[in-house]
Amino acid sequence: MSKKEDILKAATLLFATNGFKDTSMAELAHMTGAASATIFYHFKSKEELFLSVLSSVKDGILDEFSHYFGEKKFANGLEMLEGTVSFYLYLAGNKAEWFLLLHRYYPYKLAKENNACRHSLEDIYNCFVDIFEKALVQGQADGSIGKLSPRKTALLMLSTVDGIVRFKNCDLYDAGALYNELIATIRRMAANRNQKI
Amino acid sequence: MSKKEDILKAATLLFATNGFKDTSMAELAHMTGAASATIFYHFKSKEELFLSVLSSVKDGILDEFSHYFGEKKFANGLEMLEGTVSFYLYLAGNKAEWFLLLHRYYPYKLAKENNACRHSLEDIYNCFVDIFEKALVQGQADGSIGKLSPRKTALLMLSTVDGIVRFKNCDLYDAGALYNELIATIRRMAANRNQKI
DNA sequence: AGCCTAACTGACTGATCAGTTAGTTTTTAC
DNA sequence: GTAAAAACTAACTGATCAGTCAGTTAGGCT
Repeated sequence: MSKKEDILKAATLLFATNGFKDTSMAELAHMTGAASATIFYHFKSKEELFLSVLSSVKDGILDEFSHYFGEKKFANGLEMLEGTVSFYLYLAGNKAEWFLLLHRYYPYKLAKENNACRHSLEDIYNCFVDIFEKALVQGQADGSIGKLSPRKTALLMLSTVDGIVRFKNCDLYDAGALYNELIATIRRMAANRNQKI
Repeated sequence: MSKKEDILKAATLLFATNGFKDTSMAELAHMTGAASATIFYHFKSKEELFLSVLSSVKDGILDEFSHYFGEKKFANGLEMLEGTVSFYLYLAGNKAEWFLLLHRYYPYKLAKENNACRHSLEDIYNCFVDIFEKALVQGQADGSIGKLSPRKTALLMLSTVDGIVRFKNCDLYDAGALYNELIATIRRMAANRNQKI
C-alpha cells in the first residue's frame, strides 16, 4: 500500500475515534511512520485530508451496498427490507469507523460551507434512504408491505436503525440485544393490514 | 442573573454549537464580558465547566418532562405515547442547544472515563426511555397498545424520534415535514392488532 | 471606621498546533 | 547512465490555547 493510502486509512481511524480537532497531524504522522510534512505533500491541508477521508468513506459505503444488493435476491419487498436492516447493522459493526465518523457533528457542520463535503454526505444518505425506499416500493407492489409514503417511511426506518447504531457507538445501549425487536418493529412499521404477518 | 450563570448559559450555547475543543475560553470570556480568569475562578477547568453544563442540561430536561407529565392527563397509553413524541419534538425545537450537545460525540467519550459525566447522561436517557416505557405499560393495561417488550420498544421508539431530531439538527432532513408520518409510524409500532386504530 | 471574604481582572506562560521552507532521496523514463 | 519528476523529510514559525498569578474591587459584618 502506498504511503498516501496509509495516511488516508490512519486518518479515517483517528478522525472517527478522536474527531477533527482532536486529531493532530503530528500524531497521524507518527502513526504512519511519515514526517508530518509528508502529509502536507499529499494533502494540502487538514481540512482537505478530512474531505478525502469522507469521500473514501462514501465510496466504501456505496460499494458495499451495491455489492450486497447486486448479488442478493429477495423473495419480496419485506424480505429485502429485513435484509437492508441486517446489512446496515452488519456494516456498522464491520466498518465501525465509518459510522463513528458519520455520528460526529463535524462533517455536517463543514457541509454547511463546503460543497464537496455536502455532496459526500448527500450521496451517503441518499444511498441509505434509496435502498429502504426501493424495498418499500417493491413490497407495496408485491403486497408484502402496506400502503404508506415510501420516501418518508424509508427515512423513519433509517432513523430507527441508525439511532440504534448510534446508541451502540455511544455505549448507551447494546444493539445486538435489540436485534430481534428491531426486526419485529420494522415489520410492524411496514405492516400490510390486509394479511397476517 | 449572576456572572456564573451567565458563563454557564453562554458555555452551553458554545459547547452545543462549536463542540468542546472548538470552544475557546477566551471566546467564552469575551461573550460574557468577563475576564478569562473569572471563568477559572468559578470553574476550575474547561472540563469541569463542561460537566457543569451537562449537569444543568440534565436538570433542565428532567424538570421539563416532570412538569409536562405532572400536569397533562392522558385518556390512555397510546395518547400518552403520542404526547411524549410531540413533547420530545417540541423540546428539541425549543431547547435546540440541549439536543445539539447530546448529539455530539464528546459527552459520550468523556463518559467512558468520568463518572459524573456518565451519570448525567444515564439520568437523561433513563428519563427519556422511562417515559416511553410508562406510556407503553399503561397502554398495554388499558388495551390501547399491543403486546410487546415495553423496555425494548421504548428504546426503539426513542431511537426513531431522536434519530429524526438528529437528522434535523444535522440539516439532513426536515423534522416538521415528517411529523404526521412519525406519529403514524409510532402508532403502527405500538399497534394492538385486536382493535382498529 | 476597619476587616474579611468572595468576586473579579490584566498580564503572563509553556505547550501544542497547522502549516512552511529549503533541501535530500527515490523512482521513473529515455 | 542521467536528468527530470515525484516522494519524502528535519527544522522551523507564528498563532492559539488552557491555565496561572499577583494582585484589585465590592459588599457584608462588627
